[in-house]
Amino acid sequence: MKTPEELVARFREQGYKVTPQRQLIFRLLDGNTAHPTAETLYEVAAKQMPGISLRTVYQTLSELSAMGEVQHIDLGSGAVRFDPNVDDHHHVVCSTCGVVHDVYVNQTPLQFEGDVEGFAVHSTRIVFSGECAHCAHLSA
Amino acid sequence: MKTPEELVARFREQGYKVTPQRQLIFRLLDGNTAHPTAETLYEVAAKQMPGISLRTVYQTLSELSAMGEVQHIDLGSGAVRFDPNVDDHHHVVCSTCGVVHDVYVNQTPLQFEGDVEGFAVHSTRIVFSGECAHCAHLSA
DNA sequence: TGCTAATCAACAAGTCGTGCTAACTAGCAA
DNA sequence: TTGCTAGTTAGCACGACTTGTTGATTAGCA
Ligand SMILES: [Mn+2]
Ligand SMILES: [Mn+2]
Ligand SMILES: [Zn+2]
Ligand SMILES: [Zn+2]
Repeated sequence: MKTPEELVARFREQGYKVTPQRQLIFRLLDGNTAHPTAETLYEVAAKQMPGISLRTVYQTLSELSAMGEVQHIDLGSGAVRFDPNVDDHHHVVCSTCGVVHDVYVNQTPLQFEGDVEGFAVHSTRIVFSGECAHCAHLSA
Repeated sequence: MKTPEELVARFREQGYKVTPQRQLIFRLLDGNTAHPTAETLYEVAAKQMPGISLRTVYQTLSELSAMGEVQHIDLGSGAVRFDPNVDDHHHVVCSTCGVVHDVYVNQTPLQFEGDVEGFAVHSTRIVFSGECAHCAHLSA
């Protein structure tokens, strides 16, 4: 994702108004590695800006997604998570606490076999599931 | 997944009754590589057994899932898909028509880098997205 | 300053899946 | 064959997540 300042410029270029709500969401996403849901982002936003609506958070996230500034990650466990990291990367998920971390995989274009003659792969998503160090400590 | 005959025995052992509805679902899943949703499975089932309820299809799929006879795959695009193939395998998905095929990946335990000290990986899911041969033909 | 986009509250709706009830059916064990 | 009980069904509701709508108010920006 671009910096909040760059996003402000980008939004103005596109004819979108630069509102305090949008700017707040830019800042909350900047460098955010928590892979938040719209709901959790809204909760954090509401502390700094009581009155902001969940609807607006969803709306702004959709705009950022359409601009390619955030990606949305569906781990199949409830709400979609948003990720300002749009590098080519993958994720590890703790089955116990749900924490999500970025991982970078070497040999990304893997070889595979199957009944997939002529299939053109455009993207690859890998999710590693397991137990994070923190949860391993607690259960030990 | 076990054969329908084996599932009949398995269900009886577990004290589950072997109903025509359950047997039909066993047969429809046997060798099924379509990765159907509960809804699509229901539609096929209803042709052979008008009156079967979607509720029962969901119920039986849950039972099979709990027994480890089918896995459910959430591709993040609508309903969960059910897979009688419980081998360690992955999937390719056509972004255009939504078809899902099995793929087998060598070097399954990939190396990765990231802020994941002490993370114990239990499973890895890979989804390749792109365009299938059929859709490539149509768009050419 | 004024046009218009954006926001808000409030409510609805759509999708996917599950829960519940009440009545009926039927599997299976004795 | 009988009888207990699990299973099925229709019908309705609900919960989570997300988007749509409407109508009033606010405020960005040319
Ligand atoms: Mn990420
Ligand atoms: Mn499969
Ligand atoms: Zn954890
Ligand atoms: Zn296709």
